[in-house]
Amino acid sequence: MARPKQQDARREELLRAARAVILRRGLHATRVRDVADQAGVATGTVTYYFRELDDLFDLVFAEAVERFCTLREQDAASRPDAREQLVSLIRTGLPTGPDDELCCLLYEFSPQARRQPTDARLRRELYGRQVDLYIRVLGAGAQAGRFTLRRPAAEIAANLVALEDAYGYHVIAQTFMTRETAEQHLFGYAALATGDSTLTV
Amino acid sequence: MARPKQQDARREELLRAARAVILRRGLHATRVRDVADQAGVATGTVTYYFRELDDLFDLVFAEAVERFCTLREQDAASRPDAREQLVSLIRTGLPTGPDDELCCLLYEFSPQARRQPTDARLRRELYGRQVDLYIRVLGAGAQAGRFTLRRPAAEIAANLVALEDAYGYHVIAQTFMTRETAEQHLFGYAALATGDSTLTV
Amino acid sequence: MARPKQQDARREELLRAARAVILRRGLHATRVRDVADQAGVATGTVTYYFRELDDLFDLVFAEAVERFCTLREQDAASRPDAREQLVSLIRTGLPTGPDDELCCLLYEFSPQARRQPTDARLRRELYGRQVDLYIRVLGAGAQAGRFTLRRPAAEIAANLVALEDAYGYHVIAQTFMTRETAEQHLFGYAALATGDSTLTV
Amino acid sequence: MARPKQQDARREELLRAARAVILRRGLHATRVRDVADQAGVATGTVTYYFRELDDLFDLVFAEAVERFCTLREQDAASRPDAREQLVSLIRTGLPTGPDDELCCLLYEFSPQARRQPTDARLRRELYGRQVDLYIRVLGAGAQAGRFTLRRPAAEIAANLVALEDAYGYHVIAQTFMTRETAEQHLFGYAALATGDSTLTV
DNA sequence: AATGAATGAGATTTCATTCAT
DNA sequence: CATGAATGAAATCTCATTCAT
Repeated sequence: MARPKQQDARREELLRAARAVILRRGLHATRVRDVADQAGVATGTVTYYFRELDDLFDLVFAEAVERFCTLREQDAASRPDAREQLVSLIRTGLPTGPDDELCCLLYEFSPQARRQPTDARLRRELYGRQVDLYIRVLGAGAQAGRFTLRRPAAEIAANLVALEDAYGYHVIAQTFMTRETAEQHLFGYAALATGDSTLTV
Repeated sequence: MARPKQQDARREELLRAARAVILRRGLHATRVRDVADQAGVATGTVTYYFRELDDLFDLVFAEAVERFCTLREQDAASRPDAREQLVSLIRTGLPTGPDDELCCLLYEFSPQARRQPTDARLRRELYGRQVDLYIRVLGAGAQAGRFTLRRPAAEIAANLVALEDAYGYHVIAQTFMTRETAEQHLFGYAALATGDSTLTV
Repeated sequence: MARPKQQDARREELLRAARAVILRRGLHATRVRDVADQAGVATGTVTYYFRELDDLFDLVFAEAVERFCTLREQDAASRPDAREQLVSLIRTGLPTGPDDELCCLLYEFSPQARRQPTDARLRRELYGRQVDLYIRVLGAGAQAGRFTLRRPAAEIAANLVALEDAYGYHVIAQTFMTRETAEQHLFGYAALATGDSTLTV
Repeated sequence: MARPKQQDARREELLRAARAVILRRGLHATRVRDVADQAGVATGTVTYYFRELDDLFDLVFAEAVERFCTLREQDAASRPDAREQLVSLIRTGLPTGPDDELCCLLYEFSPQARRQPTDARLRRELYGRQVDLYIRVLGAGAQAGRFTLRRPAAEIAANLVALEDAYGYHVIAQTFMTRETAEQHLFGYAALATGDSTLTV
């Protein structure tokens, strides 16, 4: 009983270290040595736990996906009605700013998907769970008479997630848009698609 | 006068080679040797023309941005009216499929933006020119009485570009969505936002 | 009394494991980890029992030498007369084929002799015991009037062992000669040197 | 024309260096770094010329085989008659002593044959050329009436090469036999098999 | 007695860069 | 201009060995 726990703790530690290095240096510039230094262990230790560094990266990504989705699910669940839930989803879907660690992490892994099957799978999961969330909330709002959906729920949900994705990237890369503008645009679309004009920032 | 031309030709050649390698192996896995092999020259030659490999990459990216924007601008310009121009923009904005070379290239550079200033600038240009295109078309359509904009043109334009971006990524990475579905969703939004219900695939 | 027995059993186990790995991977490619895996114990256990891996290897070699010599001595001893004993020696002196485990093992250690004193000593013993065997049988055959030695017994014995050695190597490495041909050549020499023309395969 | 020569010179240089290190440290203990140090170049240079160190080793072995065979062929060819040629072959077939570099080199590669196809091929060549030499000399001697072969020439030749091999190993490894004794035994066999009793040391 | 997590020395591998030609 | 041989820094990989349990 004792050993496995200790091992898991060490794995957690390396995962934390990898996360920190990825955020600081970028996924592609992250070396075994960096992770080892960050965790305060020998490079051999990292190799001992993760024969392939990519296995560790997969774990970091999986954990980030899980955390991001759970956060949103829980925050939405804590809201009283569909409108509030939709507002919650839009708000938690965008990075708080260029330094939002969880979102930065997720973006580090985006470009991997084209070449790494594990990443593609996780990305699909990430996307799927978010679309499902939106679909559920849109359905509930329509049911309750609060929303009048102008387009199929699945389309609206997919579009909202896509907007989050694209704007999230701009917020983090500081290429075009601040979180505020992004939020306004998302609310604009939500209002239009649900017929609920009270949906504003 | 002769020499510069020859030099430019050689630079073009290396640029083409780099493009091919980036598509095949990914931006981060592209080495001087790969580019040299692809171009059929010595490694020293690559270094000779591009002291920093990143300078070559920047050129590849800049060229891709220019080509992508020009293509869309020209295709849109060749259409008779605002509706057709909007259709053109949506169609040329999405990758034809997972093998769309130009789009793949653009996506290879996306994740760089957060850390490389040159890439951030290019990405801003890429985004700006596309949003402008949409704004112009939306404005023209509204002017002509064809579109009844339900939201500010700038917001609609930004949203359309964002949807293209996000869906384009999914089409290329084959993570969630085919080009067909992506197109449907974009047309769905365009119809909603412009009040032109004839906007369908 | 109980402990030492248990310890000896464990040492036997490791010896068996080492033998298997050496045959499979070759002496130089045999690592502590391989032996541990093969024996189903932890790497620490191997080190615990054999501070130096070479000590284990020496044991494997010594055991192989002992087994090989004893086998031949016993098989020869079980024959009724000198001629039959000589036939036995020639037959047990060659590998049965490329997969003869005991012979393969002995050949793994051959090249060590030049650099490792322990191996040189064992090799000397291996050679000495075999030459002695032949000398005894040749002497007995001459005494009994069966053999008419054309050369000194020591020379004939040394030559027979040398031929076994060299041909054994070719049989195992499959470089030149099958066991059958090798046997013919040995019998040819034996017939010539002892004057006993009935010595054939 | 200049470049290839220079490259070949460098390859020769590395070959020489490898040879020296193999003799000093043994084939299995020879590292890229050792060869580089011995040649006075960077480790990268060795890798540049020989991606796989085994390729270099193969060359060293091939060159040794060639040199050994040529030496014997030439020395034998320089003798006036079959008897002198046979004497030459026996003499050049044994190491001059434990420090005979060429023979030491050949023995370093012996154990490889079981696992490395290239080495097996070279070893076959080495053996084949020597047996051929002996067969030719034995045939000439028989033809000339000098030898009366008591056994088939092919068998005698094979046995002589086998004796050389086995005794050569003992001379080098200093496990049992000096060169003098080995030579006596070989002459003893030669005298017996050819009926030429003048064949002595 | 036995373990196996953890180490870190030492080996290889990779590759941008230099430089004589 | 262009080359490509040669470099060596930097990264990874391998693995015997240590040591707390």
